[in-house]
Amino acid sequence: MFIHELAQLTGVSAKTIRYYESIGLLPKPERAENNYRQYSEAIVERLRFIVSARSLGFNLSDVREFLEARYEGTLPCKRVLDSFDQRILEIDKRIADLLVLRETISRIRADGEALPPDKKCDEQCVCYLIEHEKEKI
Amino acid sequence: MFIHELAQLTGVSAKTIRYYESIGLLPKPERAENNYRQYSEAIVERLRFIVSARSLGFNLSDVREFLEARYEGTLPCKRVLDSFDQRILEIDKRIADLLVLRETISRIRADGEALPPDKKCDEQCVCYLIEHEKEKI
DNA sequence: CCTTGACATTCCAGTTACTGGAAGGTGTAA
DNA sequence: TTACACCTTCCAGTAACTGGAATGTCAAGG
Repeated sequence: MFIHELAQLTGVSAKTIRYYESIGLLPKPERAENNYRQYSEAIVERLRFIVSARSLGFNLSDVREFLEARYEGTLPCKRVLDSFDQRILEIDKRIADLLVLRETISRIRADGEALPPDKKCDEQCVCYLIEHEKEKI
Repeated sequence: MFIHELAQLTGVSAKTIRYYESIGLLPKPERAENNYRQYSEAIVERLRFIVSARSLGFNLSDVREFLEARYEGTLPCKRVLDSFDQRILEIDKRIADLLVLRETISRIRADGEALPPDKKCDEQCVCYLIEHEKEKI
């Protein structure tokens, strides 16, 4: 199959497929006589795995490790499970940070809302609230 | 004051200060006879504003706009408030996505935990769970 | 036969917000 | 004098692509 078809099957752009090949995440495929890339069905599975792992928030370096575990059998799944634990911790941290951020922004926004709407930037301005944010925490 | 002192006062590295100058977020400072950058007190406020806005999750392009509003008085604070609304929407979206992600990873992790610990990658493996994730949703 | 359009190829550059490092200059203290 | 901590500029790298240029290939339509 052509790169275009592989792209459609997996939802990954042809550009990105070439990029994955260039960094060694995908093997160099056979070439047709006209030098077009020719993919076998097997690559679909590998690429879908990459897509899924990416959608779970793993970066390409993690994905690379998973692929090695998977196709070379060099790493046990335990390693993958550990990555999951790591990811969950990161996610919890990220969510906590975002909630704090949301709270802060909401508060500044509310404070700013209360100001005269056509105010230019001085001590009574939203910009001031942003800058002196730190002192309130 | 020297770049080093400005860095300490604001918590921004000298490298980053030069970077901000290079992209026009900070004005080119005076130079001492030895060509060292010489900053006045005024720059501290501007740089702190940048730090605060960055810590609220705004990117440098947003910050640039805020700075224009602030120092050139060309944009009313309303614009800034609108950015805040936008940010809150983004944050809510991001949190929702992260919660879904957390749920998914937890589930796969639990499923994977139940597998024999020394399993290599085949249909009974975590990698399989990752790949067939999509089908379960 | 020619052209148009949609594919394909490679390679270079840009994105964001810095960071690291090289190669060299300056200032102070022992 | 020499060590050390500053400073300078410039180049390159990060992550994960994406855009675009210049060029090649193939099938269909006029």
